[in-house]
Amino acid sequence: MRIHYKGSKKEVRALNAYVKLMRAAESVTIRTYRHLADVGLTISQFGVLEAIYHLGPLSQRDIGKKILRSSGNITMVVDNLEKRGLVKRERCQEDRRFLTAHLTKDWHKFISKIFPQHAAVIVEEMNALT
Amino acid sequence: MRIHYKGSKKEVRALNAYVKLMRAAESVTIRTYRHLADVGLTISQFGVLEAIYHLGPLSQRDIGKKILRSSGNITMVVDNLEKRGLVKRERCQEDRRFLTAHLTKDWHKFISKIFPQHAAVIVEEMNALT
DNA sequence: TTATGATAGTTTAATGTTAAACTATTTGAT
DNA sequence: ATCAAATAGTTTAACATTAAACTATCATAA
Repeated sequence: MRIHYKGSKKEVRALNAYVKLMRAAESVTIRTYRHLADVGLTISQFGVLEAIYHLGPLSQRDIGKKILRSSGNITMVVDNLEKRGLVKRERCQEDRRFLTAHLTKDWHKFISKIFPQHAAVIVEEMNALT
Repeated sequence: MRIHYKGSKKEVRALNAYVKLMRAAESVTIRTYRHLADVGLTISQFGVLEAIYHLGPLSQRDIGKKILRSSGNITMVVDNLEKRGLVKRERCQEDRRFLTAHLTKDWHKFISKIFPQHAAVIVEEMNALT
């Protein structure tokens, strides 16, 4: 998005940097999104899976902090993952306010194949940028 | 989002750059979103307004190209802007497939005040990044 | 112990987002 | 002139996203 702002050189530079930053991020996002869509995942779903794959079972609160989303949003995304059987929720016994989400065994293997592919797509995209 | 990918130095560098790029973009997006929310606009709505403010009446197709969104999405965003009276649609007479969206007079002045503020928020954010 | 406040998660309303199927219109080939 | 393909926009289904209001649980201070 262009801004057409008349300001000092410093401001113009900041706005140009902004446009480039956003365009680069958007371009990379769109392509990684396409790859994930091919394997039936959204970016948010992948983010949740990535977190609990590498860090083990996490509370929804911690997942939200990890992928920078609201608690209501995490509820929705984990709901959808649970519906499809990729993830299971368990009430934490020490503090019953928490729900911990963990990968189901059947999907763990599948996910472990997706990650390197995803990384490869990103590497390719980043190299294309420079 | 971390990737935890074991690869060559070049790959690791690309993935680190990716993480930084996405985090920077996300951080800036969240703050500009907050500023726009204060004036009752979403980022997409602002994108549409920005386009037709600077370029004059545009077809939805051209708006979509400008802000990199699908045609169905533009229909929705322009719908919401039209409901609130910020924008009007007109059927193009030369080619009746097209709809051109233009800013209503009442809102033109308001929008012209928002833009510099928005630019200022972005400049501030970009400076904070460096 | 009990009341108050903090925290985790859910729900709701509004908006955004896409792909895919659809309608309306135009263009172009035969 | 007619019919097929292309194009602009809409609709639908599914998912994402937030803020705000809500429930349930826990901690703590009086």
